[in-house]
Amino acid sequence: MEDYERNSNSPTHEEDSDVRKGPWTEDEDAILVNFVSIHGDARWNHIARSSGLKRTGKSCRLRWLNYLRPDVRRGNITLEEQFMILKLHSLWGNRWSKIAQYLPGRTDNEIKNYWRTRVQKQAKHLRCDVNSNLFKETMRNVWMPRLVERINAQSSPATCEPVESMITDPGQPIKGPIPVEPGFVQFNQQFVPASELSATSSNSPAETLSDVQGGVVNGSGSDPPGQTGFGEFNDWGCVGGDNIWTDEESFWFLQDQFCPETTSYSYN
DNA sequence: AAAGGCTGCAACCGCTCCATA
DNA sequence: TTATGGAGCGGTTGCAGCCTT
Repeated sequence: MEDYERNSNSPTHEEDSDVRKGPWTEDEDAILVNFVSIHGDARWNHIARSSGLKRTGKSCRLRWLNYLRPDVRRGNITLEEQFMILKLHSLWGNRWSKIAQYLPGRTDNEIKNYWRTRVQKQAKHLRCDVNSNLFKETMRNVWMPRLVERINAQSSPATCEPVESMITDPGQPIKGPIPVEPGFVQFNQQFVPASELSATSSNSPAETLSDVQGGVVNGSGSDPPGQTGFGEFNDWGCVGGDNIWTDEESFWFLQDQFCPETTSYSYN
């Protein structure tokens, strides 16, 4: 793709081109923040021209929305936010901006990055496509219940409500019912397309799924090889907002659940 | 300690949608 | 109705910092 300007802080390079690219400097940030505070965050091409920044309007807008905006929330993705991302993505797919509306302070870019770096990594470990039915079912029936369990486990009664009641008006803190779009129905506390639900009624997949879900949620499933007390996790990736499970945990557990014939244990 | 690999994030690009003239 | 410009979106990539060997 494009090559960022070398030594982008260098005045010489700034003079080489009318448009600056690459990382923003503190001075540029200050100019943009100051200009937007006075003139508002609209007409980005005008802002880009009038502010004296040698940036495109698009670049200014992106910098403002993803970084400089006062209500932007930085830091690790919480368990609740992970849950919401999985849930809303199951409803809407890669509609990052729409998903972001239900995660106050989070940007579409941040959510997109989270999905690509964390969730897609899990799919890669499973050697399946992130859009495959297998992966979607894994999310719905394994990871999300697991997240709910962990959210409820970490919550004190005084400070937390049941995760099922989370969310949401766009721009508001997580609260209220999950929005349900036409064509979706609630199934096992998850919203799934009605067509998908009916499709699962044949060939007894529900039995498999309930086995998986019951195994995780109810703690009656088998531990990964070499692991005892699979339901107990260290804090790696817990509140810090990394993976739902560690890579190894998810890989071996799901491999065992869905592809037992291909599992060859070397877990140690 | 050094080198190479990996990961996460910031930022860009191309495309589409929408409003306006 | 069409042309144009701005805004927004999703996909992609470069790079800094961390990790592993």
